[in-house]
Amino acid sequence: MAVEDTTRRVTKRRVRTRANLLDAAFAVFAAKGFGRVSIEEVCEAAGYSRGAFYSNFDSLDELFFALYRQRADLIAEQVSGALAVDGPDLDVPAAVDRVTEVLLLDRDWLLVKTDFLVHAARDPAVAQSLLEHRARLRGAIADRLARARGHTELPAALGDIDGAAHAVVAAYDGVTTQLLLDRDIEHARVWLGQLLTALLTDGSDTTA
Amino acid sequence: MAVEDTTRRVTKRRVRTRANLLDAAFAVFAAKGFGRVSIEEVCEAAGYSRGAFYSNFDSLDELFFALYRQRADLIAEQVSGALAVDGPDLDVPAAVDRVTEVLLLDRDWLLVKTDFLVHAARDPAVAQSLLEHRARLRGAIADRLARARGHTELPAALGDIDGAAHAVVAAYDGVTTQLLLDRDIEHARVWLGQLLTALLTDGSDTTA
DNA sequence: TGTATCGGATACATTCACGTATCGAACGGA
DNA sequence: TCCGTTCGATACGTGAATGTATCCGATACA
Repeated sequence: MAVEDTTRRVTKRRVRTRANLLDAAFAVFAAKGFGRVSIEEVCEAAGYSRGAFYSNFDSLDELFFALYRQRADLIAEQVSGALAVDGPDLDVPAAVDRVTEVLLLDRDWLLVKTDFLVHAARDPAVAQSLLEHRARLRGAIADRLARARGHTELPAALGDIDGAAHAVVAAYDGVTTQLLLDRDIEHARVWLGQLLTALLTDGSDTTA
Repeated sequence: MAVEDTTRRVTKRRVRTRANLLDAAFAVFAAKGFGRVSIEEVCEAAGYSRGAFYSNFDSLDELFFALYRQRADLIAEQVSGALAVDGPDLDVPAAVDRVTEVLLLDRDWLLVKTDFLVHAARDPAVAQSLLEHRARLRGAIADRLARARGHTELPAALGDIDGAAHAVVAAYDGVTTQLLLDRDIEHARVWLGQLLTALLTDGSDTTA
């Protein structure tokens, strides 16, 4: 942490600049990739000098982590919201559409997220944190699926509900990978829909 | 390119050092990530000085691209081989096992591959090249699936065979993402198996 | 074996990013 | 409004990585 934990006055100005730095960093990271960004670039994009940076963060890594955490929490909220919309029962394709809207729409976020993935893959501590975040998301999905049972009938040979949630996340990750390359959002959406229906329904009912 | 195309003698020594540089680069990139590696580090790992590097490559980017191309071609060969093993008919789970062996075993490769993905995601030219490589792999899978029809019956609501091949790749990508984080290869393998059987067979026959 | 060419090492200058120390201005509480 | 604290800007020194130019040993070919 950049501050010692003896309580200190936290100025409004401080939170503002911190937020500005984070926002600017998001844009810069998305554009150039974490590995190719200097502290100065972030500061310049935010309209501050390096002094401001070092007053708020200790390193680019720390900023990157804070940035990811901030955005990931936001996304998680939105996903939970999208999953919670319709009542106790559900309309699977509609829910998928809403979630897709949140998860696939922002290319910049996909880029930063993937950067963070490769970063985490080499740092066990970061990986742990990311795994926990993914577990939370999976939990939300599993809850949703549990409520859905009886409508779409149980999934296939994926094991229990948690296995199905795992599969949903995997499908999402897989589609994301392709989307990063071909930039075809529309195709990604319909395709994710197909994948999910293929995974979550047995062969009997075909929505296509 | 580092050499002008007027024909010049290509020494044995040259190809050797080039190969050594590529091998060393692979190890270094896997360990630290493309974004955090300097030219000097690669040279040091290979046992050369920077002069050797600049004699063979123009930039780290060029080396990275050459490295990816080399390894990707190798992998593609191995996958094709694994898919071609048993006769015109097939044993799907066995084929999956063999392919999994090739694709999930080498964590270093997964790391470099993901680095390359984020790199490609920001450079349309590189993305194009990567897309073509993926299309080739998908083609091999589609061929295989075509030969398989009649045994496992056709896939689910994924559309045609090519759609199914897409799905296979997506499943692989999704599993890879999780594997990068939890490093649990065994789990990844059984899980990929489950995903693929869930995707490629209709609900009726459960191999589990 | 001789020789012209090639490959890689070394040395150099330069640029760039970093982290720190210091200073002035903004801020918040009285 | 005044004063102590905090925030961010500026200036500085430093180390690292880069690209180039030059030199010497290795290599291929006659």
